[in-house]
Amino acid sequence: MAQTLRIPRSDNRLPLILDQAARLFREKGYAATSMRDIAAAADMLPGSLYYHFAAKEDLLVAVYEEGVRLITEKVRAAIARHVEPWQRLEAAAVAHLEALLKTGDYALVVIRVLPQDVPKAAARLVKLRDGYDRLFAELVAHLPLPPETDRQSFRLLLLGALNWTQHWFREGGRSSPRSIARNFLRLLREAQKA
Amino acid sequence: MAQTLRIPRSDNRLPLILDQAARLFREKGYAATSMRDIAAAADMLPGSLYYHFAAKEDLLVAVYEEGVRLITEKVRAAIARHVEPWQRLEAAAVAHLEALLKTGDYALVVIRVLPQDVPKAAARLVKLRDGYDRLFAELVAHLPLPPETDRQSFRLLLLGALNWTQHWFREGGRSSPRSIARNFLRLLREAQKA
DNA sequence: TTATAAAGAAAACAGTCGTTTGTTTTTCTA
DNA sequence: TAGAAAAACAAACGACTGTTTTCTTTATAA
Repeated sequence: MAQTLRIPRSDNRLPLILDQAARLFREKGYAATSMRDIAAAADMLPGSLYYHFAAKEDLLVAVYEEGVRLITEKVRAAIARHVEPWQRLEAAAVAHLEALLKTGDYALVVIRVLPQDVPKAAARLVKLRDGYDRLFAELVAHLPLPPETDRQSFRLLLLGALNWTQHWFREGGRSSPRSIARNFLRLLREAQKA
Repeated sequence: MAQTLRIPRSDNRLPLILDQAARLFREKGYAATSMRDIAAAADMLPGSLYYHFAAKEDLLVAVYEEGVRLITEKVRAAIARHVEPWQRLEAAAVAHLEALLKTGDYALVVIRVLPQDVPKAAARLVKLRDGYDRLFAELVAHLPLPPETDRQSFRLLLLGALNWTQHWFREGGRSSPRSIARNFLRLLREAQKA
């Protein structure tokens, strides 16, 4: 019965490993996080991690994939609720920022850890990012903007500002991820009304 | 003659050490760059670095200080040439981006290496950054904006977008740092005319 | 209840890390 | 040109790195 093989156990600690890896990669970055750090956080021995992942970089890729999946899911769900292009973009911006700043660690790893930080997995990480980028490019493409507007600059301006919030946003501060995203979009939208 | 003490030699290799450290910190980040990497790049033995710096973190701080000094200098010189607030801000944005993307490694280290990456020196790094941030805050404060505009959001939006360019800008591509900065400012300025 | 495979423990591997210590070379000054 | 200080060499320190190997426990399907 070949189908009985590879059936995971219910007390599998893989989810815990991923959670702790995500937290540590987000807090300290890729290079500064050791396999021993992750193992200790998951209450395991370092070598045991290698039952689940062949190498440190594969563990990061797994976290990265989950992060991209999470952001994409939230953003898709948010834009599906609107039809007007500006409202769709605003919904996407809010969802993007809430995914980064509220959802937890997985999403933040995606914008904190750079592909160049993990040379052996750089290609895989870039591919994952690009898929997500196309989502925003499409939203911007549908905006009713003056014909001379540079839509690529528009997209890079917005996404850059959103992603940079990770460096100054403080939980419990005056402004929420939602209000930040809305403020940014208002500043950009006013300019295009003339 | 106490004044004859502490006179540096003319063939001092300290500048070379700093140059190579800046390059490596920019390329690989703080944690992934070893003292041996830096020593090898400067054609020295690892231990020799400790004649100039007591610890790895002090070497980073030295690079960081030079980076902040460089950006501040360029931006100050650029805004001094204008009096109109929007022109001053545009000049600052262009100078900021050119310092990051053209000047070389020192400036990029300042926005690539996060204070949290160097726990023991985090406080010093934050202090250096804050001094620079005030410069932009002042420029934004003098803009003739509608009274309801959130100037803090405006500043964070612009600076975030500018700093994020490090992740997608490619030397020799179609757009220059100057044109990128101008595009961003145009997108922001149009919105405030209504 | 028992065979089986999944999951992890235990211990070690070779290599690298930041750093220290003692010594030597090099440059400048008196 | 002799002495002193600056700068770098040479070699090692203990701790930590990612990873491998062997062995043991444990849940689950038959």
